[in-house]
Amino acid sequence: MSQPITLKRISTQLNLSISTVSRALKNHPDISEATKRKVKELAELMEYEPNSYAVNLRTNVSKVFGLIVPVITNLFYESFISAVEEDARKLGFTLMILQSGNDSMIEIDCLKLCKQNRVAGIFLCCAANATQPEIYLKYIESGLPIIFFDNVPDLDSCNKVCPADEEAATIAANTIIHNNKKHVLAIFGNRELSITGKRMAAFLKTFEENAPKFNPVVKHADSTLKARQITKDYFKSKQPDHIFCMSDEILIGVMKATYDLNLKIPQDISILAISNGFIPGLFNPAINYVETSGYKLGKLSMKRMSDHLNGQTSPHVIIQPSILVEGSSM
Amino acid sequence: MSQPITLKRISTQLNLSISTVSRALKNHPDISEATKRKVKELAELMEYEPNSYAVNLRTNVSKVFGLIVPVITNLFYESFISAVEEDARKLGFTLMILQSGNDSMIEIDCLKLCKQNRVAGIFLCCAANATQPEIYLKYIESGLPIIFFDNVPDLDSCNKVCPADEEAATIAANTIIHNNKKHVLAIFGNRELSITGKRMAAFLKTFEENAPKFNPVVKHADSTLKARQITKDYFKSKQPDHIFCMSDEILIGVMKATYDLNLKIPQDISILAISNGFIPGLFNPAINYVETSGYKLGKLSMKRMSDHLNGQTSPHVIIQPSILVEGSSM
DNA sequence: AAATTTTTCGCAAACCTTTGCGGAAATGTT
DNA sequence: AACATTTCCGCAAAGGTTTGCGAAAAATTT
Repeated sequence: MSQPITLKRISTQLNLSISTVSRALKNHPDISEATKRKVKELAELMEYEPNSYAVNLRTNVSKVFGLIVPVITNLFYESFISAVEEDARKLGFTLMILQSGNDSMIEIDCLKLCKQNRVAGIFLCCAANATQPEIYLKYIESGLPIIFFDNVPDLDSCNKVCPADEEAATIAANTIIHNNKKHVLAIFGNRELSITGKRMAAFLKTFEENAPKFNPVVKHADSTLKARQITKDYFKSKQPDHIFCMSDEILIGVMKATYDLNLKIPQDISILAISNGFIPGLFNPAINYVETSGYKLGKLSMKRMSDHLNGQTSPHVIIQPSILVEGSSM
Repeated sequence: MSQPITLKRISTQLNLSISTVSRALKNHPDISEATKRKVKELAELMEYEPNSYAVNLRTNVSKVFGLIVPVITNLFYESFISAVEEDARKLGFTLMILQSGNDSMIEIDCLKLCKQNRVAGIFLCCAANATQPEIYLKYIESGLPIIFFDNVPDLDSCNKVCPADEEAATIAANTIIHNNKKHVLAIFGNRELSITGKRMAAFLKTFEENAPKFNPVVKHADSTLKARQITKDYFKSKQPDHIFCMSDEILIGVMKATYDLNLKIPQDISILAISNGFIPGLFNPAINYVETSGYKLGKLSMKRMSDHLNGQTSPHVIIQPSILVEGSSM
């Protein structure tokens, strides 16, 4: 294990001062072209890599973003992360990824870890049982930018990047209405999630306004298993003609229930979901869905972050529009 | 944006020296209980967080692991990452996640980023078109431990944690043989991947040894789309009674082909895959698969990493055994 | 040739923490 | 009371980098 390559090693080897070497490597105008060349050549040869800890300590600017999601094993978050990572690396940034497990206590630990590591900014999708959102303010006020995404806190004056939850739910509801599905079982996720609230409100409002007599039946499921069970139970006494699924998780549970119940899609039951897009395509027939793309959301979030870092610090709320993707399930 | 909380701020406030405060916070025996209490109380109150950059610079030990995968949007890697993150956080470590996009050039960039950030160790799943594995040796020799996982380089004397690729393929082959499937279409992944080679060799060897007359037909697909097309093309002239899928990616393509061809499973065609476990359960009937768990592999890899960091530096090759999970597709 | 400007580089402090060593104060021993 | 021991704490250096400032050397102008 050889000695680490530092500016000092290069400088002594060339009979220069450390500061000259440092400046030469950054193309500082004070340094002559000749020495710049010499320094850069040797640095290249010795495979010099600046010690980021020293750099950060000195300059107090970090090249790391924190990214906190409830869980990583989720197609939506995955694609979000994927998008952010792509762009971050292009900017010379690197990602510190943490999962809160949907536990606000762990989420706080994650935030601490981010602060401790002096990250340049945080991408945060809040845990479901999020506590007082005031905690976030402390970080923001201390100068640590947070871009909230997907499940965002109920705070004004902060940066949020969200799928168009209301729009998606409205599109879904209108699609169902236009298809004249009168007996709808609508399964939403965890009630504590801000997304659930937003989507449900818009969904029901659309029905009230455009089809007041349809009266969709609302259920909540916070897991695939739960969604499967709810669906099966519901069919014991009722015969809905449509099931709406708020998420991939729920869609999967519902699909398994249709297997159990031996239902033909769309003859026996039609189905519509809100999804990132991967899962609906796995089924036969492919499921119709309103797209909320994690990838696009990631790109938008990263854009917002870099804008913020470039001085546009006033809070923005960005909405990623939704589109309807046709399968053959309706 | 207030002043950052440093040891100095605490020390001046308490009329102590910086070193005393530092030691008090770490329970150094030289410090009296009384002052320890005072210091800790104030530190708590002021929400002191040690500057990890300064700590690292001074101690030269990092609390960050690098983790490089081809892509993050892959159920196997996801669950791997999830497992590693869980355990890493428990050890006070944090994860720097990078994706190489299966491009060895980007992979080198990622490695550089890791080195630059002075990570404590790297978890690396090599890109498909991996170049000379000697590059890795340079890092290892410089004292940066690398735990290779899943797609590992052809190097002796390095730490590898792999699914039991041969075993999984052997189990798969034997299962197919025992079910007396004589006309097998076996679709494998990218030929350049070490996994592909290993799985294919073991698969074919098992057939040769246990059923020399079966002669499975081997195809390669490096995408879902390709697998779908290959399957459909094959059915134009042949009528296999079984399809073996080396990966989730391929399984999905094959399933879509069965939709296109309107094949009943298992009556018209039986199917067996090697998988992480999530995807096979989405279909109806559920697909039989040989499990190679990313989650378990992650746990093993993390274990290996911490053992290594604790001094067990001799190279290990760890194999994660495979098990057969029954669905209803055979 | 002297004076001025420009080019090129080095000194030293700063970022925050850790830690070996030494010293003062308190306590214990003859 | 003189000494030895223990307890408690501070000094200062080190880790690698950046950067303001000053100074020597070179180039240019008088």
